[in-house]
Amino acid sequence: MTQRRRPTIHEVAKVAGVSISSVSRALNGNTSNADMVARVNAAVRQVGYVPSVVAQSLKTRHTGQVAFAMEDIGNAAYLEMVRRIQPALRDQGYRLLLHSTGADVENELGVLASLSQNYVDGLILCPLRVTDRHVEALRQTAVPVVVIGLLPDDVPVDNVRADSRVGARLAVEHLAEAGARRIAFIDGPLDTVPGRARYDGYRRGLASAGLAAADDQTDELVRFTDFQFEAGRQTARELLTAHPDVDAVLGANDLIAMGVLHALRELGRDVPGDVRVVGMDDTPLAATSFPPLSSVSLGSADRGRIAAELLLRRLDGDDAPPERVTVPPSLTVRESSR
Amino acid sequence: MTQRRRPTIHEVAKVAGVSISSVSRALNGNTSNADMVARVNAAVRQVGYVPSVVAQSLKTRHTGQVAFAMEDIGNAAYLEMVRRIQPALRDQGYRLLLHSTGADVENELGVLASLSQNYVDGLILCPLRVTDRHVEALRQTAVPVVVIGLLPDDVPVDNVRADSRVGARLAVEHLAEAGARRIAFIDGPLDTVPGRARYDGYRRGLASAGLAAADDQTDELVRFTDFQFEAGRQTARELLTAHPDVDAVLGANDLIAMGVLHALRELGRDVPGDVRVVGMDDTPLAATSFPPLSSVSLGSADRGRIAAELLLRRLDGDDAPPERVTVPPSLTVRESSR
DNA sequence: TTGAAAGCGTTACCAT
DNA sequence: ATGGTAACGCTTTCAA
Repeated sequence: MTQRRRPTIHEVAKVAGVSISSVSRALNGNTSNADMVARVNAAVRQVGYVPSVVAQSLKTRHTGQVAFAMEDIGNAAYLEMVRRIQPALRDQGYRLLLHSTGADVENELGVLASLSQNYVDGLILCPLRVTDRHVEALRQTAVPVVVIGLLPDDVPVDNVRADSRVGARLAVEHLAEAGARRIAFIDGPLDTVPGRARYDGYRRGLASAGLAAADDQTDELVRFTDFQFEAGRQTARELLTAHPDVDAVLGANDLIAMGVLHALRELGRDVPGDVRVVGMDDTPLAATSFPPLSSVSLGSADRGRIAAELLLRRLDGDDAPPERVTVPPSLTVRESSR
Repeated sequence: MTQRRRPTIHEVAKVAGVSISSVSRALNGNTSNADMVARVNAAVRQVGYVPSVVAQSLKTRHTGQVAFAMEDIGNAAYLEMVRRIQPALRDQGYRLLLHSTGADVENELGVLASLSQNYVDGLILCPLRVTDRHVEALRQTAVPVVVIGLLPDDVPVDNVRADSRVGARLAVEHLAEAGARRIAFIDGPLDTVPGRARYDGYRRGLASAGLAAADDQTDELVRFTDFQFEAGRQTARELLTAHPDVDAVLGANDLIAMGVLHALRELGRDVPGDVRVVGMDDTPLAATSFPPLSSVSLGSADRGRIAAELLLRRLDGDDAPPERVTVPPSLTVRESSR
């Protein structure tokens, strides 16, 4: 297997009997007459020439690459994003680099710092949380960055966000309209951004439905646990045993809500007859569960698409002020809350 | 926002009062005395120098990048792979490029061809199917390739494969041992690679369990449909109505099996009391379904990990003959078949 | 329209 | 051990 070196523009030039500048021009569609283009193309085919993107990058100062960095691509929301981001970028000729930071803030900051190595033209970042060091790094990145997630107002970076507060509120109002009066909430950790936002949304929903005073802080029907299936199940079992009068449960994500469904089944309670259930994120789990799970979509696909569009605009040279786009949540009602 | 140019090795050299060659050597850990290293590092910090990976790539002829190409990252199996591939590569200093080919063979061949642009040092490819053009392209790629999936024996490329035939057989034997006698199979399209292999495995399983003659081709309990939830549900409903004596169903993937579970519930049949159900792929759906779904894992995570290891070995310069690794399937028994 | 030549930012060879 | 210099493969002035 003799590894022959790839032909360069010089080989093409020699075969075509022209200069390398002419080859470059002909290939890049710059001024050259039809005859020249034909000769160059013939030579290109003959020697099997393919331009080196590395050399092009060095010269042109852009790489044709964009990075997407998030905690873990296994997360359904990030997966939805990447499914939209990749085609959008590919259509514009960009390749996509994937960085899973693995819940490691240092890793995340490392990605930001590595940007000055100039291996990408831009970055879409989903930060775990935004520290001062993030802000500092974001202020002086070598390339355009779009952040998906919450971001302090004074950070001059394009920003796409969900509204999980409104999302949770939507779910509560829906449950109340359906007739629920004792609506429980199983949240993720309160010291996470989504945990906090969803908790606030839940409380607003209760207040707007007239089910709790706005200043009621008892939270007897609220539990905090991990955003996981087993955690949801255990917590739901405890909650439902302690409060048999609960007639609806909102899970802070679909995994928790799936746990709630299992707990209810184990306790012999009918869904939605005895207890209605709603989840959040609207993952594939929701449609195939039994009964199919109502869920609040936070628009991950849209957020991904919009982030890609914003970044492409920057890469196109747009230097308008940073944009802030909030994607509204939407509730898909399925049998679990009907 | 004045975009100042990044400092180059020349700035560092000037500040340190040494030559650029010395800077390069000091930074790359080549012969230089401690004093020199210290001066260079000081200068690097002072000017905020970060080497250009593009220039390095041009010079060293490798990019530090690897591509992973598959149909759609939304597919649970590919997702598992990428979750293993990415950290493995990152630990060795490689970045990961993602190519979703979107069920488009041309696109897939395009990726193979684009390899000669030399933007990556290697590729992990999950082909939809392997055509003659694939084989030809694979024979003369510019960089090492590892193929995950079936590959003709004479293609000199590292290859990692699942064994879904044995996987299906495993499931059938398990169901037979559990007492099932009328085991139905809802497969995907027979003209797909997995559809065919799983069908063969199903038949072998029946034969080895003594439930069918090896040459029995009646297939009255077999149906072919899409690898999707709704398809599985519809098909199962029809099948179970036509054959009420069916006491077990194997779904060719978890989505189909989820459809089967729903159909059984709609028909008022108990799982696993009346009918046992097993799926394939062992996706997250299986663990959270009700009842939890037994499923055959085809080792996607392992295949991803092994593919990454094989590729890294090649990138390390190993030129041993191509390897062929088959990852054995394994059955996770949950309540749906107990 | 074409060709010559100067970089892009590195690494590595060759003297010193 | 260090410095000068020639590549790496391309794009883009600048003259002709």
